[in-house]
Amino acid sequence: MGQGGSGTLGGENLLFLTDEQLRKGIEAMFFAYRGFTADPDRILAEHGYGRAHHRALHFINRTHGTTVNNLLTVLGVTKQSLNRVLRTLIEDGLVDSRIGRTDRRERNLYLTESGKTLERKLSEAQRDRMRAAYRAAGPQAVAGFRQVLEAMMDDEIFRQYIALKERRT
Amino acid sequence: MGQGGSGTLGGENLLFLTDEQLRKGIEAMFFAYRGFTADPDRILAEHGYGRAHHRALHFINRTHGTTVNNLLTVLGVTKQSLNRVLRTLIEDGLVDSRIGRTDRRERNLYLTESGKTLERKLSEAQRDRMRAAYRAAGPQAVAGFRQVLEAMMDDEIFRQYIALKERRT
DNA sequence: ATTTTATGTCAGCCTTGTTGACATTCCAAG
DNA sequence: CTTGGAATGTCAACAAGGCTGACATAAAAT
Repeated sequence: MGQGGSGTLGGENLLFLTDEQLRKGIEAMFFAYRGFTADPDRILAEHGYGRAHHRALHFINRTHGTTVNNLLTVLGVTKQSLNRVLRTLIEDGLVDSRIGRTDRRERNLYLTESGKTLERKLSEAQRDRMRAAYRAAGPQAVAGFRQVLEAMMDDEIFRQYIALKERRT
Repeated sequence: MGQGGSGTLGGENLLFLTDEQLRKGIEAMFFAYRGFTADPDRILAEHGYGRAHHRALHFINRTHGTTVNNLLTVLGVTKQSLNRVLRTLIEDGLVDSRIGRTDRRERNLYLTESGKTLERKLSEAQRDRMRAAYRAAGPQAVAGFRQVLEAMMDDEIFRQYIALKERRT
């Protein structure tokens, strides 16, 4: 079924953006995202958590000491929704919430040791899958993969995320 | 762009699979998927539907006359979950469910005219986003994108999907 | 002193996953 | 032919995790 292979894709590009090509891309995205989340989902289920907990753990780990508000922006959910998840993580001792030093209204969020342990377990599972895909596809394909994904993001959200990383060293 | 691939992987690619690279890929996947679903989500919300309805419409359109069971396999949800979505689509006159001719236990699913209309509206929005990303990244990047996604899918699920398409001409 | 901001919480709704129970239909073994 | 099991699909009830709205508190900003 392959459309001639990547060679054909180089030159003439009238076929390149057919609805059929785009549909294949859309379906690939759907199936790949499912594969992408499958392994962490299994681990999370063992602990009684869901994807929402994974996202929180990931970004708290990624940006130590981030505030609730920052997390809301990155995750794109309401505070009520995030709060529910965050509360269970704090209660279970995976996340530490400390009152801000400069602004005492803020809460700075940190992973505890057991929080780091779970985060590592989850991200290792996900990295393993990603690594296997990267290996199978090769470095040039990976570069293309990243380019397309970045073009597909909601620009505003992405810019906010970048700004966030820069603000806190 | 011959992904002469595995050859290059041997050599200059120790940096290529660092945890940092993989983490960036993981986050790109997260943000991109959100962008990928954002436009259809808005349209669906106007109609009082969710993503599950979109998925059902997409695959019914893709494989006219498919059965509930086939759809379950492709979508990877329980029949009860799919049934709820399917019921509303049938009630609203977007999907037509006909008793199977050869096996009367089965239901063959078809989009009605208004079902096709909504499906087209949704997929156009999604294709627009995908097309923009493809244009921005270029054909070589797209080839890589597809390669990585395909390597990332759950093999079993994907194989079932392919088998499905072949079974019904 | 007053207003605004950051956070947390309660209540209630919706979508979409889950499991369990059940009806219908088909098919194969007796 | 009948009967019991397997396949298919429907209905009911529950849980996770989105959402909105209302409100409380503490701290910062004006």
